[in-house]
Amino acid sequence: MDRKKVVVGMSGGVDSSVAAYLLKEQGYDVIGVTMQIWQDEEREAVEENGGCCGLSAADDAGRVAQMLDIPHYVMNFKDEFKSRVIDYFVEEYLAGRTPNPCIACNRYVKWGSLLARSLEIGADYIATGHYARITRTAAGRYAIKNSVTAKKDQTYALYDLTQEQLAHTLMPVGEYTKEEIRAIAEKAGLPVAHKPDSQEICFIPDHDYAGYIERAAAGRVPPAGNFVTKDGRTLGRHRGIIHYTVGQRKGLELAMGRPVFVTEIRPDTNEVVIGEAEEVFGDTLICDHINYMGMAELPSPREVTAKIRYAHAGERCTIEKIAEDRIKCTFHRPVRAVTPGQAVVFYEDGCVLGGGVIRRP
RNA sequence: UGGGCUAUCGCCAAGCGGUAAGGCACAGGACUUUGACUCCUGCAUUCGCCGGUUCGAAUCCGGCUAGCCCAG
Repeated sequence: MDRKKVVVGMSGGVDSSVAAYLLKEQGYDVIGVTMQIWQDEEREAVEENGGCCGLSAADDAGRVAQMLDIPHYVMNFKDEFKSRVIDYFVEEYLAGRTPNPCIACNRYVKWGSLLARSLEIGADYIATGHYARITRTAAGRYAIKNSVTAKKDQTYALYDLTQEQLAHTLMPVGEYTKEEIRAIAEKAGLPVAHKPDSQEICFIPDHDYAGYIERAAAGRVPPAGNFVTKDGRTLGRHRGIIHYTVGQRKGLELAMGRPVFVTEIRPDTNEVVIGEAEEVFGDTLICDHINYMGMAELPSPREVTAKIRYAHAGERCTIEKIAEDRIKCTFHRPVRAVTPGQAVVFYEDGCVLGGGVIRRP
C-alpha cells in the first residue's frame, strides 16, 4: 500500500496526542514514539511535570496510542539530549550567554535523531504537536509558517530546521487553535485533554537552572563578581554571571529606589552591568549561526519583521549580510533586551525566512 | 570633652497629638515549550531605649544610647 508512514513524537501532552489522532484520521500509517531524554538522576524529579518533553510522558502517550490503536515505542535519546541540549545549555551560561535549549532540542534531537531513526524504520515523515504550519515558497523552499492562532504560535523555536528536515515533517496541530485542539481531544475521549500546558525548561523541573548548572559544571562556574554601572561605578556584588541575563530585574538584590536592570554581561571581567529601564533598549544586533529557511540567501539588505525572543510580538527591521554567516539587524524602533545567545528569527507574511543566534547588540 | 542635628520595615522615605503613605528589595502566584520582561498578592499591632504629659503620641517633655556635623 502507499499509505504514508509517519512517526509522531508523543510527549503525552494534549497537542501531540491530538496530532497523532488527526493524522490517523487523515489516513496515515501512524506510529507513536515517546522520546526518553531525562538523565537517570533526574527522572524522579521530573515525573510530575508537564512538558513538551513531558514526563509521565511514556505512560500517557502509551494510553493515547492504545486508544488510537497505533503502535507506540519509547526510544532512548538520552545521549544526544545530553550532548546537544544540556551541554550546550550549560556551556552557554558559563560563557555569559543566554541559550534557548528548546531550539537546540528541536534542531538536533527531535529533527535530528528522532527523524533519522524514523526514516530508518521506514517512515516518510515525523510529526509533532507544534502550533506551526509548513508551506512552500514560490521558489519551492520549505518554510515554517505561523499557526492559525497568533496566540499559540511556536515558529520561533523552529527557525533552525533545515530544508531536508522540513521535507519530512508534518504539523497537523498548526491548523487549529489551542481551544480547538482541546475540544478535539475531549471529543475523541483522549485522557490527556485537560493536561496543563508545558512550561519552563523541561529538564530542570525545579526551575533552579543556576543550581543545575552548578552541579553540572562543578568547579568551572564563574565566581561572584561586581555589579557595575556603564561608567564604571561598582554597585555591589553579584552571585556569579550564570545567575543573570540581559533585561533581568528580579534577583539582583539591589535596592536602588527604582527598578534597575541588567544591560550587559561581561564574562571577560566577570562583571554584570546595571542600568536604567530605558538603557536596556537597543536598535541593532549582529547574529551568526544563520539558518536560511524561506529565503535561500540574503544577497542584499531586506526589510523584515524579527522576533528576538519566544514571546516577542516582533519588530520591523532591516537585515543585511555583513560577512559570511553574519547578519546585522537594524530595528526601526528600539527593542528591549537584545540578548546574546538568544535567537533572532526573521519573518515575512508570517513565514520564517530564517534566523540566527544573537552574538552582540 | 563642649555645641548642634538625626534616629520610622533589609534599603530609601512620608508622617508634625488621633490611632504607621509610598518606592526599592524580598516572597508567593499568574503568564510561558528557553532565560527574561510584565501583571497580581503579601510584606512594621509598630516607630533607638527608658520614663513622663494626655482620653489618646511615631508625633510633646526628660534621661539614656548610637550616628553625623561644628568646635577643639
